[in-house]
Amino acid sequence: MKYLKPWWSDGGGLLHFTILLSLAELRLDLDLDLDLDLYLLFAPRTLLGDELLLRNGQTRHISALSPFPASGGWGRAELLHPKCWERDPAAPPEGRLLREVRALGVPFIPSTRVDAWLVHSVAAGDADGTHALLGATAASSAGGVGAGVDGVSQAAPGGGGGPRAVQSSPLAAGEEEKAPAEPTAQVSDAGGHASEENEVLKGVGHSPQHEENDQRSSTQKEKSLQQKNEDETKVADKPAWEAEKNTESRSERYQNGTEAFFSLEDLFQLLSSQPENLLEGVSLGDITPLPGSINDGMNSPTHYNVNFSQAVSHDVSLHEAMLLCSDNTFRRDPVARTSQPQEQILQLCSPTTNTEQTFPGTNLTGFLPFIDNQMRNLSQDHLYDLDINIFDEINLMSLATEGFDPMEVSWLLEEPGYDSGLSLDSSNNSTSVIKSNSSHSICEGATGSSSDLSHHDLEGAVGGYCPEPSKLCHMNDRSDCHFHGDFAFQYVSHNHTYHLQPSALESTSASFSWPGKSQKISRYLNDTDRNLSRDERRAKALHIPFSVDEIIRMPVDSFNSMLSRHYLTDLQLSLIRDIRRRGKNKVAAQNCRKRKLDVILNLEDDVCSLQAKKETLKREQSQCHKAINIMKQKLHHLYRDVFSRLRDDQGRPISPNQYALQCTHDGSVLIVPKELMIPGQKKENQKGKRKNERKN
DNA sequence: GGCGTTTGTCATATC
DNA sequence: AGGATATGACAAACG
Repeated sequence: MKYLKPWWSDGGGLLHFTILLSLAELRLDLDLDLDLDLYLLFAPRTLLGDELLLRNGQTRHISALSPFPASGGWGRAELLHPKCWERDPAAPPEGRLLREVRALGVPFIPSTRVDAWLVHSVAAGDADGTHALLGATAASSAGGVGAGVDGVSQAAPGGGGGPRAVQSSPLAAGEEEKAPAEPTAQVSDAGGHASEENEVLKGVGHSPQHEENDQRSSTQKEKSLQQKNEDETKVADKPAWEAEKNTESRSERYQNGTEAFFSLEDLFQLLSSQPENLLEGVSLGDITPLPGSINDGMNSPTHYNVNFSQAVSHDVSLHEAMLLCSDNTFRRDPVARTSQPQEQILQLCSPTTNTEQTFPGTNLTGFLPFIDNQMRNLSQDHLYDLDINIFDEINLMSLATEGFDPMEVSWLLEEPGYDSGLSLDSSNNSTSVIKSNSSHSICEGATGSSSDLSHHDLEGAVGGYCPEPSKLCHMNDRSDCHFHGDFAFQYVSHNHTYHLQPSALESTSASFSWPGKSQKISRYLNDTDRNLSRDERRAKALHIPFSVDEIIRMPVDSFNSMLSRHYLTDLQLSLIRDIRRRGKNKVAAQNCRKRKLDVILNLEDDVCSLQAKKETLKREQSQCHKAINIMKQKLHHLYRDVFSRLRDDQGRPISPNQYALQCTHDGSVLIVPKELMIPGQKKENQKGKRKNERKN
């Protein structure tokens, strides 16, 4: 996240960032709300106070914008919203948004972003605006984008009939190295210029023959573009502010006509020039998916330096990615979801024959093979960067959907003692949730049709609750398991929260081959899983996007805000709360026992000390008694001595039996006859007398 | 296999 | 009143 994190710190941003990082995550499916959030994140500040009409008929008041400095400068989100504006009867046909964007002189955005966005667009491609937008994007890709920026920029201002950007695009010359392709797919062109259409089709269609030409020409261009790509790559690695500077400078260069590469502005030019043509009448079905027929300008790594490895190697938390994507997945309208063309999924799931490394293509729908190729070309070393938890999840879910023995599959969730749902009465909840969220549920995936499964897989795979690519493999083409591995590359280099031991990687990697059933089962009993606590395994199984430690140790406020910030299913929420409750209670129990032990130890210490004190006091008492006795003895002797020296008036000795010594208050001593003594004094004298006698 | 200890968990009390 | 924490009780794991 070196590059984007400062700006993409919120959920929507991270989602898109996830997209950026995961060009291969075709399953990403942006939600309008997220789109809107993203739009708001980067919206021009001049839009403050405006009302944005959403596809669901609701309106969103733009009351606050992101502090993002380059307001309007990253108009990727704006790309999505012309559709919204277009539907706003109160909005100008062209949409103020576009005008705003143009007025701001939209700077370039890194190609990776555009690519990612396009990838998203294709993957999303719902029956509504996104789909239409996809068409627009495809048209852009085919003509303006695929042909080059210059052509786009020239065509846009004129605003003719049809994608003029495509028509006049010199880009074709600049980018034809990858563009040449069979016109197998056509974008509706209101202009209807045949020659221009051919130009367009060059960008749209793609054939193996042309791919060879593409490769040859692209290799020539690659060198010249390499430097530019490196620059762009550096941009992606630089801090945000530096990247922004870089971007702006590129924008200037572009405006000066010294740079000929695709930018967001190209798309905008196309969109603004012929929004009706671009946004309407073009559906996914209109564009024949051709292997490698992705728009050159958009996804070709040689042209726009969309280094796939780098694109997915940002240090982004997989949890974030999963979670955010999950958010998106669950926010989507199930109806729209189910209405998505299944062709996309089939394209995704079908084996790709194009293995060339240049990933040529001009059709957006061709990005699938592109990604497939990219993934295939990734070094096997990347396997060791894969998050094995993902594969564990994949395998688990795959097993679950394959109809394996529930005892083998569900041990994670139903292992003895797993009462997460029980304690909070979430077990039923979970089930209901799963059933209700049919679009994303694993359960439904297990019972639904293969196409549905594919669909769901495609959409939900990114989310924390999504089925896994392996399921795609099993459901649609079991023999095409290489796709499983390829797809798994989406997680390459994602910084996963769950850190696993190298030994686990081996077992995970081994899961690619899907060995025998017994091995699968034993896989779940590997050391890695054994080392995980139950809650950790459960969290992993449910794609909880937080670590157990986080869940437990996070302060209450942070925990609640975290839950509110992320869209989680009831099952996930229940598990998270259970994990937190158990974790807290576990710690509390430990502390309690520690305290109890401390109390016991303290009590033992107290007993010991008290016993010692008692002995000491006893000794002291004994010593005191001895001292007292000695004093009494001495007093007695003194008494006797005093009396022995006393004489009466006739000189006769005074008998102590008849007289006693009595001290007065003034300190004088009197010899008092015992008969005259106060009763109390008399008794005391008698007692002392007896004691002395006894001792004597 | 019995026994004691440790630990996790739940139910309940307490704060 | 409701949530967090503390604690008794129980069971499982382990030596």
